[in-house]
Amino acid sequence: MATERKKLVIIDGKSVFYRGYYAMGSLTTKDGKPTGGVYGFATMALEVINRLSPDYVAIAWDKPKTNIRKRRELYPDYKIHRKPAPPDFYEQIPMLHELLDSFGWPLYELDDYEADDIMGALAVQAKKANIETLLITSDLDMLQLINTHVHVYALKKGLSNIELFHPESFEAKYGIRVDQYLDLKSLKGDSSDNIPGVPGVGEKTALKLIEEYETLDNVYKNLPNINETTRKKLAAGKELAYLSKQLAHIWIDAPIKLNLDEVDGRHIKPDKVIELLTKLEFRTLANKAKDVLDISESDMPGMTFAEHSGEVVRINTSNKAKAVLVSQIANVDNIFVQTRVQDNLGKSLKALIVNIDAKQTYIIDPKLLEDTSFIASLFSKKSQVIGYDLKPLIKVMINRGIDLPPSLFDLKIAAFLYNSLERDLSVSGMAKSYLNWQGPELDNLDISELEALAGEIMQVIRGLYSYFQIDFGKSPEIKKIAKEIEMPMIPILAAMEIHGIALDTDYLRKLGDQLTDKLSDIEQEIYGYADEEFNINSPKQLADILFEKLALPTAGVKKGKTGYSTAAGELTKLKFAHPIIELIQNHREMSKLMNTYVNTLPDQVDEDGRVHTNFSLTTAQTGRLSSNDPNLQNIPTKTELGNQVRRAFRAPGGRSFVSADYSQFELRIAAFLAGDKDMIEVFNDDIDIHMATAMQIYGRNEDDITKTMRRDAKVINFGVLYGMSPHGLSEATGMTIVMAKDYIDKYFVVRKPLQGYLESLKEQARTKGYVATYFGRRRYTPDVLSSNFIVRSAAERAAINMPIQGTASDIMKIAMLKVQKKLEKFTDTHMLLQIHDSLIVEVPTKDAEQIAKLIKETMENAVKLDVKITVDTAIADNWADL
DNA sequence: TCAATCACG
DNA sequence: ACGTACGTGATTGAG
Repeated sequence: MATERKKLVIIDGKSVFYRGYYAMGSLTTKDGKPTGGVYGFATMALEVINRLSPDYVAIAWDKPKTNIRKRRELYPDYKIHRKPAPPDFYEQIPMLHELLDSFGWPLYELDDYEADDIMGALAVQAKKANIETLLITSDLDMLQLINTHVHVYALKKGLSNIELFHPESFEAKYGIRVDQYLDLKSLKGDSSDNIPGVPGVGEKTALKLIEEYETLDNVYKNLPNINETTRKKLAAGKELAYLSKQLAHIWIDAPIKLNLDEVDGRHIKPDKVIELLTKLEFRTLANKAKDVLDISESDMPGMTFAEHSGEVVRINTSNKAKAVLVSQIANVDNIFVQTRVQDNLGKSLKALIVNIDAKQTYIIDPKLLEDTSFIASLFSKKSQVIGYDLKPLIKVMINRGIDLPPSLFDLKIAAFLYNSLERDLSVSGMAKSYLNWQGPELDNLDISELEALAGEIMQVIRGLYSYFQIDFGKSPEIKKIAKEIEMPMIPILAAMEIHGIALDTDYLRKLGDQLTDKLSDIEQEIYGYADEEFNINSPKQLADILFEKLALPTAGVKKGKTGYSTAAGELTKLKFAHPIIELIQNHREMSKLMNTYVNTLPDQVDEDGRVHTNFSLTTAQTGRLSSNDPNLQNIPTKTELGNQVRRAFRAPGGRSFVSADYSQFELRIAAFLAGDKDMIEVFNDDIDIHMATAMQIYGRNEDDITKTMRRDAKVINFGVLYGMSPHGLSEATGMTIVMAKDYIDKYFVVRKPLQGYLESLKEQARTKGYVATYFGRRRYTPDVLSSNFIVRSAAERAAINMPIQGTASDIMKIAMLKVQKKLEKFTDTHMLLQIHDSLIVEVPTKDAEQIAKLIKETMENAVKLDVKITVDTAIADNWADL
């Protein structure tokens, strides 16, 4: 029985997009976003699914400029008449990317190869795999690729006017065979691509020649038989004819591999498609999509699944399956797991589900979970461990002294790295959006539910893993970050969390008592001025007292949704008006510190006398860590009272803290990323950057720079990393807005390269739809195209800041990995905290000096940059004295 | 659950 | 003209 051949559709992305762009002309959304090109593409995409039902789909894309380089080397005038696309064309590209993402269709582009070449290369490979290929393009050049396995859908005018070419229809139309098409073109040329052909020979003559002599070579062999006028033209244009053949010839050797998993049409996310089409205000298309995609949805075996078909086996202390699992697991590359642990400290393993092949899933019996040597036997080999949120399992392994797996792959972290905007990182959420999962809820299950769904969960875990293997392929850099930075951070963070930091609770309680007294004194004073008792902590009540009862001036005070603001900055503006203001500010500071730290930290101490925070790799959009329960990344430092809180964090007897801080980290990175030679030189020469900036802005010597001038320079140095506005600068410095504007202008005169770099980030956010760190970590930036000024501006500032903050964060993580390696040689030495640009390590006091030096060295050289990186270290037995 | 506030880098 | 610095987490009051 002959099986039907699988179908691969390759779309010439830019050509289809252009078609839509010109056909739909001025189509925009309500708020003026141009959408014509996306509309055209979406229409085509739905047509493709509806009419062709492809098994595989790929998009080939012309990379601008670089791709014609090689052909230009042959012929400098190649495609010289091509005009650059208009700006509202590029504006639509991020939307197209989003659309492709929802269809799950990968986009292929290569330096030095045009879309035809990519399509040619893929089509040839598909043919070898006995797959039928349909090329969709408006470029008739592509006709030369036609053969028994490759057909072309040529787009003519408009969007729905499509002509199918296969060998027979081609011959019927042109009267020559497809393999003669290229030779025909070599003779007649092509004005649109500026392919010369033979001067004086046009369509008619060329066709006659090819009909008669079959091939270009044969035409030239038979020159003597050809009439004189044509013969002369041919003889003169021989070189051009063969050059034309080279130019028009589609290369099939582009370095690109047809990966059937990657182009699998079943990656489509119908919900997302419909959502996006609706968002783009394509109402009719969205409705059409509902019809079209509904049908194909039920047609997606393997991806749409709700029930597990494999076998689930329970492993207990004595059964045979136990021995089978242990012997088999030693020889696999990947171990898939799902776990449940007692608490954040990783003290007890409550459930473990293991899977090493698609057919069979193992539930480990609770009694066996206590058997450390058994657990160790599961993970003792060279296998990668794959699961969702692996840190708790790693903590258990550390606590029980089990050797850690050589590599980890955490699906939650992968999903976040893949697209940090995806806010639903739950197992079910990911399964729904990436696998069309329609089964039961898989998160927050109790242990019996978890075991009941073991098979389904493992199927999802395996599915997600292969999904991310495929999609990471789209950006090798992201894959590298996952493998070399994020996943290796898991055990480091696990160890930091387990170790915790010692807290002197007695000291804190005494501090709390003192503060309570002071606080009630201040309260009474405030009530005196207000002539009544009220809740000072309620902004609403406070605003009533200040602006109604005491009738303080409201001019210049910000208003929120609920009335006048009582934020610290606003209160400062009122300081002159009433003595109550200063009291309220003192009260605020004290009660904040009391409630957030002094009173709560002692409750968060574990039996071991230490606080164990959690570090998250999947929270901060820039790639920073975040800390919670409790947050140990925002322990006070700025005021004396804050310092007293820090004093509560102590190194136990005989031990010390070593701190190591990157100095001016983000500014140095900004200088490096921008390639700003002036700035880099300042850092490389160990000059005070704020002083240098002030001197440059004012054009004065160091002696003539006042304290205020340096302070203002410092404000702008930092502010610029966030896209600070004149208003922001005036708020922070007390300048008028006009002065602030002038000051920023002057700053950018001095820092031209930095300004250019920041501008280029905004540009990239608009054209590519994302910005990235030096290492390639991405943040998608859809809102930079918003028509809402506020939303758009905020997105631009975020786009400016992310590569800088994110690169700093990447480097810090790399440094931590290296520091950890070095520290392994010392006993009882542990990283405790990371606070973005700072690291706190607990060490035996006798080793402190040596370790401090080692850490400094390691952090400064973690990554080789053109700008000097400096780390300051300190040693103390409590956090305040660091 | 949200908004306001404020602690940190 | 728009509002007005990036990234977090915890607490509180109020609906």
